[in-house]
Amino acid sequence: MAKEDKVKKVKAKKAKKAALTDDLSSGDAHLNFKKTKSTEKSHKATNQHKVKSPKKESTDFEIADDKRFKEEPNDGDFMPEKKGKKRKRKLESVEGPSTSTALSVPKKKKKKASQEGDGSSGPEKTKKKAESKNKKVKKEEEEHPVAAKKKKKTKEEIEAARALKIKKREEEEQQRWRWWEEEKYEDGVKWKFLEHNGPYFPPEYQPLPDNVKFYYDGKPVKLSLAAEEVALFFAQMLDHEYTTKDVFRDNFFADWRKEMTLEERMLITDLNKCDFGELHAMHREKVEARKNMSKEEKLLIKEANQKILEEYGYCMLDHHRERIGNFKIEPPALFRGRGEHPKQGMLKKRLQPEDVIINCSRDSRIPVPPAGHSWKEVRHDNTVTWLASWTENVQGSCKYVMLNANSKLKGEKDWEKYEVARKLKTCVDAIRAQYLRDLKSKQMGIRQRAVALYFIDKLALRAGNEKEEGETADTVGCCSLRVEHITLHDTLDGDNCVVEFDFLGKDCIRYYNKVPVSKRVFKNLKLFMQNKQEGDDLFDRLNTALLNKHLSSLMPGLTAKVFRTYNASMTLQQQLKELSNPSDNQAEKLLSYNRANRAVAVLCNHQRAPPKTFEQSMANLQTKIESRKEQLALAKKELKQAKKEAKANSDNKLLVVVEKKKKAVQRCEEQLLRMEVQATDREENKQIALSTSKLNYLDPRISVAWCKNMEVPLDKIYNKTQRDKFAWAIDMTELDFAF
DNA sequence: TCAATCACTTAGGATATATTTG
DNA sequence: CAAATATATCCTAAGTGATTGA
Repeated sequence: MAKEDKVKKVKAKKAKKAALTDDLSSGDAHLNFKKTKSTEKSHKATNQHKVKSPKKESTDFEIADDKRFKEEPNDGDFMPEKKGKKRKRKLESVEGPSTSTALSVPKKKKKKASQEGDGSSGPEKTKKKAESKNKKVKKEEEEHPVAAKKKKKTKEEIEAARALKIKKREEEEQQRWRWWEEEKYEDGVKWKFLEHNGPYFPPEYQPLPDNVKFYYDGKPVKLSLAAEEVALFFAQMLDHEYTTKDVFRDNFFADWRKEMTLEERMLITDLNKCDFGELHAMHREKVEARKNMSKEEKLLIKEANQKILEEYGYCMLDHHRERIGNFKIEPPALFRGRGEHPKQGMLKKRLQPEDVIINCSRDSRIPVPPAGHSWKEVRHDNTVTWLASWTENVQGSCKYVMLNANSKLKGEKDWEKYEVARKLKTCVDAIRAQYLRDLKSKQMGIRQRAVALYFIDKLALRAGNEKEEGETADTVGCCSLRVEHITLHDTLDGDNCVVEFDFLGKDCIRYYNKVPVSKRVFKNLKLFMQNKQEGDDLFDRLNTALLNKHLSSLMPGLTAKVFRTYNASMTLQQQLKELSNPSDNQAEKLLSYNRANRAVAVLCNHQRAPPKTFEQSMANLQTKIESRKEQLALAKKELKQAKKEAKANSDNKLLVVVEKKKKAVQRCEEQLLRMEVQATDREENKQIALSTSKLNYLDPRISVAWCKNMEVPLDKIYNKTQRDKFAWAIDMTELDFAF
């Protein structure tokens, strides 16, 4: 659906022609931010969910110490700025009277400060923690024999298996590196020792069997190995929509021809005359055969993969064995950019060890390159976290081999991220007050900054870095919004001052939303749009660097993305409080959790393509519900009948029958209810992806504390991977944690 | 002095695996 | 037991934001 509303290709490069003669009549009534904010959050016009809008925040923090926010941003020196961004930057860097204190705190130190002295972290927790864990172990040991005794043989086995699993889990837990209890390295050092085996390279290309032929213009052509490999890439994708797109086809064809020999290039000049049918069929057969493999074959493959994982999937980092995230070198393929990507279909080339830079300790076993090869470089930089890197040929960007999310390096960073967001909580009121004031600034740049910040805070928009034109799909974030991305409505659906957003954001996911805003914001937007045309930047005096510079002066570590984290986690916390009830049963609690999670996903616009089978499976469920309803009706009727009979002659047997029927009705009702809940849950989730927010925006400690308070087992909320990733939070979070 | 580069987080789709259902 | 469905994992693209170097 995102595709339909193609944003028009605008090549008229950011011609900044703002005629900026804003006259500052400061007449608007002062707005109450809180009131506006909380209720309007996340009203997507497209998908209306049952989720209640987030509750009003009770953010009553008083920022006592901070004079900065009290000062009126007194820039009498306003002058219309006519030129482009560069000029503006200069002007504004002269500006602020107030940045020094905040900025003088060196960044690296701040991290420590933010993590210490916080109620829920710190080493004192350690002992308590260990105790409680021991208790847990004991308990489980006690419970299991009892449970096993009760059941019969097969059940016994199941029990045994489960016990084993639990034991394994405990064992794992025992040897987990509890890095969060250790001192942190300072000044950008990421590790002291790093050893690994280098990345794993994909297998060489296997040429086609002789009976599978490529045809050009009806005639079989034996391709050179290189050309054949690339042809197969295309053939394999023939079922995909990509191969119908002109851009994809053209890019592919151009790059394919580069791989051809001279003769091949002479011969093959038209993609439409190429017949990949046999290659495609072969590929399909392979896929099919793979599916139909016997258990043994599958096991064999699994074991082989396991071996690769053992050898290449781990590294030693400061005496601990850590899992590597992406230890496999990306195999060659046709580039699949998202949306209308100008480079889709280009050939992503096969990498050689000669392309790869290795990073590891000087005193470690240096990884051995594949036979007959050598590394591009081996370096020993312990201020970065990557183990290997290479430059990818399609976009020219760097790619890295890094650790898994459950590693110390990633976990620590994640923790830090949430601590920064929590810190924002203590000054968000002041910051909001300031940007509301800045809405009236005499300087255009400051006004634009204020409006952008208003969007970022209220709507959780991304910062919106500039992108190089023609290199990527045309997507935008807040600072890069163009005038065609918003429409202003004086009134709409009974609301005043409504801004209609319609643009493609990250990954070409459409953002569509109608948002009532304050009068002053509305007026400013009108002003920003004056004398501009399609293709012009809405915020022509603003970019992310400027915005972030300002933010970091308000609070060390503050950047635009922190607002997303902050608002996401706050929303979860509020929603959980609002929706869940300790007296609910577990299913209801989980539904509440999912809804709270969903509110965040809606806020952050985390979408997914509706599953291909969605309509079908929904219909199936619906028919199941219908038939269950009939069953219920029948059961009820029978119950009535039985009752009647029982009344007529009070036979004990008949009473038993009545009870039975009653039970049947009850069971039926429960099942029906469950299915109906499932149906709504699924419907609400149709195009919403919960996982992204869960993984990246929601402070896990909120969820952990909620589970503890609600007595919901944590694994109902987090699967194994997620529990590993959030081990630090699971370990340190107490019942009373508040974000 | 800012565009390019670098390092790292965030993102959705594809694919594999597990579970449920018929 | 197979098919359908749900869930987990893999994969790599696409962002953010700090730093760098021409």
